Parts: sequence; structure tokens; C-alpha cells
Amino acid sequence: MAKTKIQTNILYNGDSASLLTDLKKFPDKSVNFIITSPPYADKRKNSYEGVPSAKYVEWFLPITLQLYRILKENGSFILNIKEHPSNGERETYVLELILEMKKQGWFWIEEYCWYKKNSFPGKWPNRFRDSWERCLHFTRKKDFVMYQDAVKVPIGDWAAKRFKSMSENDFIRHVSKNNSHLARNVSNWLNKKKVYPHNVLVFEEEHRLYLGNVIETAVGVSSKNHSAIFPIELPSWFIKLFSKENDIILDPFIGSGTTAVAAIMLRRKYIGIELKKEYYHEAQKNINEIAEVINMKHP
Amino acid sequence: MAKTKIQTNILYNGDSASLLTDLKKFPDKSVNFIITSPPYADKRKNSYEGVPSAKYVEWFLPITLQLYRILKENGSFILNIKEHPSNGERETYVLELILEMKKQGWFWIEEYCWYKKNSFPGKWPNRFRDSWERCLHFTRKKDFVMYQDAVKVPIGDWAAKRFKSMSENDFIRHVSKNNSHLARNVSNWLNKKKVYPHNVLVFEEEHRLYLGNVIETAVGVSSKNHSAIFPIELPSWFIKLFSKENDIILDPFIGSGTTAVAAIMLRRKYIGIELKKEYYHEAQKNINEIAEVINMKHP
DNA sequence: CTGCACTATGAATCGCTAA
DNA sequence: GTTAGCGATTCATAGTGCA
Repeated sequence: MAKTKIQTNILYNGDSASLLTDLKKFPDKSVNFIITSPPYADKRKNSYEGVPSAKYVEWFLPITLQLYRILKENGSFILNIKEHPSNGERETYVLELILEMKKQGWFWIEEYCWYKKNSFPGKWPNRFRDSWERCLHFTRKKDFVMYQDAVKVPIGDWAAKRFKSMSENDFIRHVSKNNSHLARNVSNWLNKKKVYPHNVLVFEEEHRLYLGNVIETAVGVSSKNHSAIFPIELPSWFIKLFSKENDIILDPFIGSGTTAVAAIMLRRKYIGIELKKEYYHEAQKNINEIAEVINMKHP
Repeated sequence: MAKTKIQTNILYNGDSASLLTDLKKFPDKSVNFIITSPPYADKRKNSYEGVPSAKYVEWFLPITLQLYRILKENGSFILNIKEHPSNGERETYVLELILEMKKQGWFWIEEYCWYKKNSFPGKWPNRFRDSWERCLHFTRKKDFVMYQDAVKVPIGDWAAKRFKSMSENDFIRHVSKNNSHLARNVSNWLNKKKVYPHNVLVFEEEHRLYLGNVIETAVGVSSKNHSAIFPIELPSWFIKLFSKENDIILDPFIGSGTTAVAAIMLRRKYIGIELKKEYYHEAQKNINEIAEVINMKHP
């Protein structure tokens, strides 16, 4: 019997909790990478379906169970989330969610820190501005695919000066004289232009998709109420890191379509789900627009 | 009956778990601020007491219970910690610790992110370099004291005021006389830039107190092989934020004395506990040295 | 005193091999 | 099976000595 093939480059308008259980739309082990920024607990009540924080884990777990089923075995799932303060304290539902997802079989590989230099302004007596969010990395297996070379960054300024003065010692393997087992061979770095990044993400500029406009520079606050959860740089970075061209990218809470736009620009296939009609239409519009631009260049 | 008064500006050589239960040494509600970086699970086996990660929460909870008792009601506790990977996954003991501490009565107010720009190098197939650590903020009450204005000013300003009429030559003389890493660090520290009031901490340069020749003679390794857990900027920032002059600062795992040195420079009183004899002696040496520098100008 | 060459190393992690 | 030891790998900055 022919295996059901997953339909890609499609946007669903509906509820992830039920849509994801559809085995025809979402067969087992059919997508390469999942990234999403789910609606936060008790927030965005005016623009989304609020989920009470007491029920957040309970609400989200059936969805992560389906995502586990749908993800390919060597794939990754990036969950962008940050618990809000409530009554002066940080909520604990994210901590509980991690522990519960592990019981579902997920491996919690890493927690990337997205450092938002231009965080929302404000002043409170008990805390400072919140300038970072968690990007939790989950997998089904420990030997997942990771294309580290795709996200290399330019080497620091120190290198130019350092490489100018290479001694002979720099070209042989050098073992330091103390007890550290560190070895180094500086010549490995000769003429190196790019280095591997670390687990704190800082984007010099953050571009968000807004309702009404396609791509708009938005460092700071917009007058518009409906913004994408994350800037396009964020899904782009993880899509490059955890997928290759023509792979399938899923975002079950796609909002105004940022993940799909990033996927299209990076020559991946997208699948998006969005509950709210306005967001769904906006996402479709953004996708059509970027697809048109891409097709102009690659007909 | 007279209430027991807590003894300050003292370093204990012993085990926090038992020392902190001493009601005479540590009366109820007697310290204003606690900051520490406990030994991490399963690490530093050769230089500290390793705690297996499976037993970490169980080991630490009795200590946090005493800290709760000892902390003043409007005080704060900063816990600097980061879970290591184990078998390719992040451990969960920090998450569990937060949940358990809340059961003890602690409020989990905030999680500050300490972004370490020059993290340890390395490359692995499943992760990048770890460049951040958690600084968990706990309190007994929701209306704790927080001196936000104290961290808005550049470090250089308060330091310049503190050492107003001390010439640079005084430092140079001190450095050359003692050949001291500490004094050199401090003199560098005087011209430092401003820090930003949000919940991601970045220190431009990190100054650590180094263990000197105690280890060298005892173990036969380099004198610079063992460094303080955190740079002096880290405790300094939080001490300024959560205490005022003459307040009492406690660090139950003080290592080479960084917290005490920061407290002295900021005119607070310190209490430190350290289990390992070499660290204890090194901390005492660092404390004596900074006290001498301070007294040069304030006899 | 400054600049340049060169050394040292920081709460690292993974994978392989030997016992 | 399990664990312990060691090699391989990597970026950025501070410190030292000398011209």
C-alpha cells in the first residue's frame, strides 16, 4: 500500500490540537524540522486564544505528542518560549513542560538564549526589562542532523593581529605545560574567516512581519498591535542549522507567517497552521508576496 | 533576653550544610543578601566535592532551607548555576531545584542571564559552546528591597569616588610590591564601562581572582590553574542591586573569595564559607589584600 | 611608555578505548 | 553491560617580556 505523502507548502486555518492528529495531513515521521512560538499563557487575550497558565502544560502536551509523532527521527524541534511574571513571580509552566516532554520521549538537548537587545521598554520596582527568551531544542534521537557550517559567523577582530605574527610554535601541536589537557594548533586558524557561533543568539537587526506590510524594519515598538512573535532572523537561523534545501519545515502556530517566509527564502518547504482568521489571511498574503519575489529570480 | 548578634567579616572553613544550621553563628533573618555559585553536579571532582547529578537537588535543598531561615525578610538570594550536558542532553536538576525551592517558601522572582562572551572553546556534533549561565533570583517576600539606581551608574564612577584621592601610582607601587594578580585586576577594574539595567548581564572584561601558590606547592600544578567561579563584576553588580552600605552579604560557597572582595570594596560586611582548605586560605589572602588597599585610603 | 610578539588558558564536551 | 581516562577540537582575551 502506498504510503501517504505529506502535502507541503500549505497553510491550514484551524486548531493545531485537532489538525495535527489527522494522520493523512500529517503522517508519521514526515517533517524535517519544527519551530514555533506558541501563544503564551494568559497573554495576548485580545489577539489570540489565551490559555490560563495553570492549564498551559496540560493544553500543550497533546500537541507536543503529535509533533513527536510527525517529526522525522533525525529531526529537531525548536520551541521559542518565555514564562511571564505573574503576581511578581516568574511562572513555572515552562520548567514543568520540559520535564513532561521528556516523559513523552523527547530529548532536551539544549537551551539557546535569544538575547533581544531592543527589548520592550518599561520600569518596575521588582525587575528589569526582560531581554531574553528561551529557544528550547528537543529531538527524538541523540544523533540528529545539525548543519553547523551553515551558521558560521565572521571571526573576531583579534584574529587579524594574531595571525600576523605566527611563530614556528604556532604550526606544531602545542601541549601546555600544566595539567590541563588542552592542546592547540594555531595554524588551524590560519586564514580562517569564519568561526562557529555559541548558544546565545544576538541579531544585529530584527525584522518582523507586520499585518499590512510585508517586511518592515522594526527595532523598537510598532504602533501596530499585531506583530509576529519572532523576527525572521530567528527561524532563519534555526532552519539553516537543522535542515537542508527542500526539507519540510512545520510551524503549528505560525501567526503572520514568518516561519514560512523564512523557509521559502531558504528554499525549504513549509507547512503552517494558524487558528485566527486575520493571521491566517495575513500569513497567506505574506507568503504569496515572498513567493512572487523568489519566482521572479528563479522562475 | 539579648538576641544573638551575627558575626560578620568572617570566613569559615567548613561544610555549609552543617555550619548553616548553627543558630548562634547564623541567627534567623540576619543577613541582607546571599549570592553564591555552588559546586555543580558531577564536576570538579579533583578540586572540589563532586555531587552526583541524581542527588543534586536532595543535597542542595537542606542548604536552601537554612538560607531561607537566615535571610532577612526583605532580602534576596542570587543563585548562579548552569546544568551540564550529560549523555548529550541537558540535565534537569536546576529545573527541579527551582520547583522544590518554591515549596520551601521561596519566590522565584526572576532569571537573569549572564552572557559570557568569551566562553570555553570547543566543537561537538550536537551543540555549540555554552556561553551563558543562569542567575536565579529568589526572595522570601514579594516586596523585597531592590536599589535599581545603584546599577545605573557606571562602575567607574563609584570606584573613582571610593578611591578618590588614591593616585594610580599607589596602585602601581602596590602591584609591583606584591606582584599581585588581585591588585592588578582591581586597578584595571577602576576604569570600566557602564552596565545596563536589564536582565541580560554582559561584562566587557572579566576579572577573576586566581588561586596562588598554595595549590602549586600542595599539588604541583601551575599557580594559575584554579580561578574563581565568577568574575568580580558579577557579585558586585548584584550586591549593589540588592544591598546598601554596611549590609551583610553571605556566600556559602565562596571559593577564592570573590564575593567577599566585592563586598569589601562596596563597603558591605561579608560572611563566607568554604570547605576546601586551599580555597579557604586563598580567600583569606585575597580578603587581606583588598582590605589593605582599602585601608590605605580609609584607615 | 608604547607597541609588538608570543604565551597561557578559561566551571567544556564528545567519542573512543581499555579495563 | 559500565565506567574511567585521554585525545581531539575550539574562540577570545589577559598577561609577560623585550625592543
